[in-house]
Amino acid sequence: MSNGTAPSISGLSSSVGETVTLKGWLYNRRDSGKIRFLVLRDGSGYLQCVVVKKEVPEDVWESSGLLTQETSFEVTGVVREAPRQEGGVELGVTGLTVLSVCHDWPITPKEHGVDFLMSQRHLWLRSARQVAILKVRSEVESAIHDFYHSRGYTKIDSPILTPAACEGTSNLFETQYTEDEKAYLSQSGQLYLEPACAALGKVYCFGPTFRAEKSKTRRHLREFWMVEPEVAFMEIDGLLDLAEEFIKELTTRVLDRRKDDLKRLERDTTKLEATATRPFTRMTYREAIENLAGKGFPVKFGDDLGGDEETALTEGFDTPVLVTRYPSSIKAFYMQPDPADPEVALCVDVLAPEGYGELIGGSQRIHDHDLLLARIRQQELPIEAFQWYLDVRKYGTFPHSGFGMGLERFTAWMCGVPHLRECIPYPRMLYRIYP
RNA sequence: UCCGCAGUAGCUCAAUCGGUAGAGCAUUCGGCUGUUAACCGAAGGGUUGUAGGUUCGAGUCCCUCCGGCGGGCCCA
Repeated sequence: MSNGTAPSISGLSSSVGETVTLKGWLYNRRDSGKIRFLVLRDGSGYLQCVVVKKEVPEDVWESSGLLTQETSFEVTGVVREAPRQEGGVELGVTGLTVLSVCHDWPITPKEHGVDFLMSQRHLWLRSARQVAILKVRSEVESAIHDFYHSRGYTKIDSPILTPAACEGTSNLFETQYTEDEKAYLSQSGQLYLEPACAALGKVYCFGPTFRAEKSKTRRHLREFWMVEPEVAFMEIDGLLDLAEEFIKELTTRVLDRRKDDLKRLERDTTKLEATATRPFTRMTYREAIENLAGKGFPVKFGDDLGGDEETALTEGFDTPVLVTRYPSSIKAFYMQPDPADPEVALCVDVLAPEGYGELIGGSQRIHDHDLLLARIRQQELPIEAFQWYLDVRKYGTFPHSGFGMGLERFTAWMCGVPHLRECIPYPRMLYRIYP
């Protein structure tokens, strides 16, 4: 190739007629006596390489017979059109060198159980489905950065090691910081983002988040990646617009650039197209519990919404649903009460369609110093630990809002994958931290 | 921690009423010049998770422990 880098399968459609040399691994092989079809995998794509006995030297033919699944090899050949192939090209092989024969590859082209695949996660990553998911994930990450940078946000890296108890230590991972001081792994960057938005106006953080909860469901990981914007002077309505615009843009980007991966995942993209183009449904918590009552879910004011309720709420909608103004009693202490309805908080949960559940949770933050102090006392949180957080309200306070979105939940929804564990390279789950 | 499900060949599963543990994939060997999870033939591969019990006889019934899966709680 003219750019001086090694050629890759993904760029081959423009090289028809040229002779190229590629390196990769054998994904699959089909033999038919004097002709062999080798499927080469190089991370960028898949390429059928055709070896015909009469057309190659004896040693090339013999080498091609040694290839087992995942054997690494180098192949040279002429790129030619092959309409039936993915990518529209195949390789007429003229030379082949085995780099390392793979013995006893454990993952066959047939089905496998979850337990087995999870214990082989480092190898499972090589399968076509996992590659497609990880490409979508990476696209989403890149789209997140682009979304905020193009709007003048500054990325703030919030700390991963945090001092004592912010919202209670029961769901925090504890680690020894010094001989006589403990530290905890961060479960949210939000508290650190709030002072930063007073410095920079519009900020966001994006990093790993740790939750030591004993959740054992398809929607939970103990280590996951969360993106959190925080905006000075933004109030609840601006936050709702931001959340909607954000999800729309990420969805559009994935549909636009990861079409092939979604196809491989057999994702029905018509549902995502609605998200990209149509306005999202918005409803208050009070409206939501009425809606649920009509569907046979007796939820009374003050009850939180479980997974079944969330799924029922989004039924009939192709786009995410924004549920706002939950009772303050079931939400975090820092959420601003609604002046028009003081029992509820100015908050939002964004529920994805198709049963994917909560993508985003966010709120307008309490900006009044004394009200926040009262809430901290009411929840019996250690005031000393929150002095710096209260300082945001002490020195030139201002309304501000933000939300958090789980990268894996968003990716799972885009890919139509039922379980979060496939949406992060090395999932950390309850009772499973290998490999 | 609670509720539910299942531990049989390297992997995915089957085994009727309690009566000689089988198949596909993978591996090895053989066949096939356009295959698409290719196909056809053959071979090797088993302490049925673990400890105990019932029985003439247990993969199957009872029970101990272990690890797994799904859900609840919690949240993104």
